[in-house]
Amino acid sequence: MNTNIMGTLFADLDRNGPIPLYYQVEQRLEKAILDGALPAGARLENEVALGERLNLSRPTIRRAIQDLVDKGLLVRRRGIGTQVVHGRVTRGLELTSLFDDLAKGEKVPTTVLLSYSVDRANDTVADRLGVELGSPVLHIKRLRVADGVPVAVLENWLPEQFLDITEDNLRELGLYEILRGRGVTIRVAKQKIGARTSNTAEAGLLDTDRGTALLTMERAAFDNAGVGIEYGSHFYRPDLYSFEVTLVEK
Amino acid sequence: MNTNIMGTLFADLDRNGPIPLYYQVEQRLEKAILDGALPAGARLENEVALGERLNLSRPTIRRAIQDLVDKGLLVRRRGIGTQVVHGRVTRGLELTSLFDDLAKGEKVPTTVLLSYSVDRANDTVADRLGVELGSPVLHIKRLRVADGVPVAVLENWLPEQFLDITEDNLRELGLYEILRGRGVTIRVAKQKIGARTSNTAEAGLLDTDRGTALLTMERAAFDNAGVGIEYGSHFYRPDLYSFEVTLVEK
DNA sequence: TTTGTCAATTTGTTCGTACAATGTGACACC
DNA sequence: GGTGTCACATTGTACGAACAAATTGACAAA
Repeated sequence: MNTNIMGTLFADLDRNGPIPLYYQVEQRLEKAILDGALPAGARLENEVALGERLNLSRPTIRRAIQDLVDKGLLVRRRGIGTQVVHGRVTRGLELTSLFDDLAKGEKVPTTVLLSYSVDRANDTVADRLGVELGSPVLHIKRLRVADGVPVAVLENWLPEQFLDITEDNLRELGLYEILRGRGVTIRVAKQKIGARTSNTAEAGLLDTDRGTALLTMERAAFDNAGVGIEYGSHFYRPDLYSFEVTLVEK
Repeated sequence: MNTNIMGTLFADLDRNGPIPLYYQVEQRLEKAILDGALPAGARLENEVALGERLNLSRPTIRRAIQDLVDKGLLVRRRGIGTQVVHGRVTRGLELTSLFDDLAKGEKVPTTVLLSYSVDRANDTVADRLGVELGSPVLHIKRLRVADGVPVAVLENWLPEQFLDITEDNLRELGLYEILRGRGVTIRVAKQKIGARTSNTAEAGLLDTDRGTALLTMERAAFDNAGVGIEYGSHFYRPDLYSFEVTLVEK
């Protein structure tokens, strides 16, 4: 049944390169699921057999499968086996920014820089970023436009080490893209999603009427070492944007 | 430094009981972090030493630590060690319901059952739950009240196997509590969070004015086998409720 | 002073193995 | 026919071991 698929799927594993074996298996499996080669409900071979076929140990196979279970792509049951989840596979809310999201959706994102300054951290910013009260922080406010329509207003604060990000940078690239380009990897982010009613200024920016609903998001992001990277307070036009999350019970 | 804390922390591991050792370690660590016994930035002992002290193998220790890393409570770096994340530890959006959230927050949640009927699945419901179009589904609509104030309106559809859930059940308990009581475990849930403006009927239910902002959430939940358990379309008073999510990059 | 190298520390990856727990299905028994 | 039991398949937990890769700090060399 799946034997053919599986056989060709793992023809060439790079056993000497720097990419972990479990990760190579994981990515091939994920691709097969997303492409539909492994349709919803398909049963995978059992772990030991799979290991023998690929010449990998069971722990390695398990690691690959476990990661996909954590992502919500696979489901396993003791005594039964491992299956591809039923239900449409939508990629959940990941550590990306609105800029990335829009680019993926084949819209053309542009940015208007509304303000750019170096401020001193107030209570909220100092608390969220974990920096000293009054320390210098980069404070920016941007209007995000997709296909000519204003979608969101993004206000962000970044700690001292990012003061050299220029206005031109911000006009060209998304914030997260700039950070990635500097080798910064964000590891943990805490978001709070809510809603409120817009005032006149906010409605003006988004080209809507005062008093309409806004979708709001606050986020604090941290790197590997737990150091605060970015704090943002954003609001979105709810008819043009929403958040999708996939939750997996461990 | 931490030696004392760690020493007392793992005094009594149940090595014969049904609870996995890695899970016992994990829970004790999590509690220590949440209680503040292990403050933000604290360094844990290295994995081997910890293993020797607790008389556990390194894989077991690693599993416990890894789970907490996945939850966003710990951060590790090769060559450095493992630390408790900086920044306030807020429990993220988990697979719980509004009822649970309110109960945890020491509010008194009550429910008004607005409607209760067995319908035939329409396009949306059939698609989200993965059932046949026109098959019988339980359709309920509830008003959730906390401390006497209306917080949310919850509309849900459940597949055929749950038609025997009674109106009395729903008045007493949260939906997820009922499901747990029946041995149903939800494994994967897909949520979409947005906002919109309320109409007169909706505003009336939530005791606000027409035209104010609503926070909305749509959710489809699946069990271990990937079978659809529940589809819900909810809206919340945004001044009383918001969603918190902790994202962890893998 | 700066740079390069090396050792020590710590987590990351991978192997191998054993037994436990759970769900399925077949078979014997009443 | 119904029912309980047993073997089988499969994932879950736990152990032990070895080497790889990244970070830090000390020390030597330019």
